[in-house]
Amino acid sequence: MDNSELRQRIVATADELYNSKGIQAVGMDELRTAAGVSLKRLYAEFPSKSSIVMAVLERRHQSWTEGLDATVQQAGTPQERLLAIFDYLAGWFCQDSFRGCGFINSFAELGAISPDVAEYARKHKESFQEYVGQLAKAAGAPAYLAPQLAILAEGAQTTAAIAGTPDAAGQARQAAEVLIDAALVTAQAGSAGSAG
Amino acid sequence: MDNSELRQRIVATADELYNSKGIQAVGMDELRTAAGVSLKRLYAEFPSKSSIVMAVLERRHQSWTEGLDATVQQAGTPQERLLAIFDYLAGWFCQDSFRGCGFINSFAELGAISPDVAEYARKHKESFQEYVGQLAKAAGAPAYLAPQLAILAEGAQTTAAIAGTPDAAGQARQAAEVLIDAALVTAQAGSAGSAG
DNA sequence: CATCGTAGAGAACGTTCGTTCTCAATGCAA
DNA sequence: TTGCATTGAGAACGAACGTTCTCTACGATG
Repeated sequence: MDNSELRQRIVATADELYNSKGIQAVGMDELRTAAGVSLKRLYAEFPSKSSIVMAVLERRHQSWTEGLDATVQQAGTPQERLLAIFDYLAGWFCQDSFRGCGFINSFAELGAISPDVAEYARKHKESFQEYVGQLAKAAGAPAYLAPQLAILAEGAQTTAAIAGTPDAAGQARQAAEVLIDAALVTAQAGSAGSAG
Repeated sequence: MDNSELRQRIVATADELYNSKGIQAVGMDELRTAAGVSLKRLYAEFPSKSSIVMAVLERRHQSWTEGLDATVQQAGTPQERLLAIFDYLAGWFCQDSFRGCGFINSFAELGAISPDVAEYARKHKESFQEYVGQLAKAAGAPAYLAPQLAILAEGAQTTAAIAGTPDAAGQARQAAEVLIDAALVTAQAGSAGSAG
């Protein structure tokens, strides 16, 4: 087996296990068994558990970014693209494996004792905020809209996870519609006012 | 020392430690030392660590509920009361000890392996949603407003925790203003339409 | 066939955890 | 003082963790 393929299998298995049970609740032995790898090869690929955790976070970031962008790209207008964020969340929340945002969870679990995990979670959320900022800019919205929508998305994730229902995605989407409309009306009124 | 006073000191110390380092990262010995209690008395008061965790969650729920309500009561109009939620968050986020919502964190850390923790986190969030629902009803807002504001509050908490800045409270407050105004306008238009 | 390097299975190591037990010290009643 | 119950300090226990080591089996090469 190729080393790269082996690494991928380990990280994918770790991702699943960490997501469903929490990082600290999954030992190296359980991961070894689930991935079907000997401890020797596991430690040949990764020097420590924390390096596996970081690899899982990278995988999550890539998976989230690609999945979100794929959904957004399918939307037509800039406004619909902003709302597509919440359609992506809705699909995610309905998956059986959904147990909250992996970055929020890992930050809650390890952020206080692992600066690497805390920093990666921060960067992931920052990159999401920037992404929303680009979509909002393309829609001609003022700068304050993006953080508002990002907060809605974060809140929908934790609400859906803890409540155990996917309702929050739709509720956040409706709130986003109101916020987007209000922001665009303000922007148009502003430009119209300066033009007239 | 009174037993009840001893219990309070243990739970208060555990709350601090669990908040700053995470629950699983704090052992019984560290808690024992910090609280200045012998292991014997500690286990005389609480049968297990998980019972201490549940006591901490109860304490957090009470503290949060009382603090929020105190801030809300200071506001004048029903609309201002709804916005006071975010003023309470703003004050909380600025505290040095703030490290995110304790229920989100405990859910992320233990929810998957402890049904009690998951259930308590769910009930806490549910009670918050009901509280917001009462405030929204008093303001004459339609029923869909409360979940929207609750999602904003949740998102502000995680965003502030991970980003490490209190900005999210103000951003969520401004979004809440827009949502409240829109909801009240709709409600008034609806009642005006039916009346005229 | 003999030999050597490699890989898998899992035993073993040191540490840490939650929990229990030991033991000496203390306070109090008679 | 004597005896007894209670307490505090921390040693001790079994389990589980992350990590390393041992040993056996196997396959390639001379």
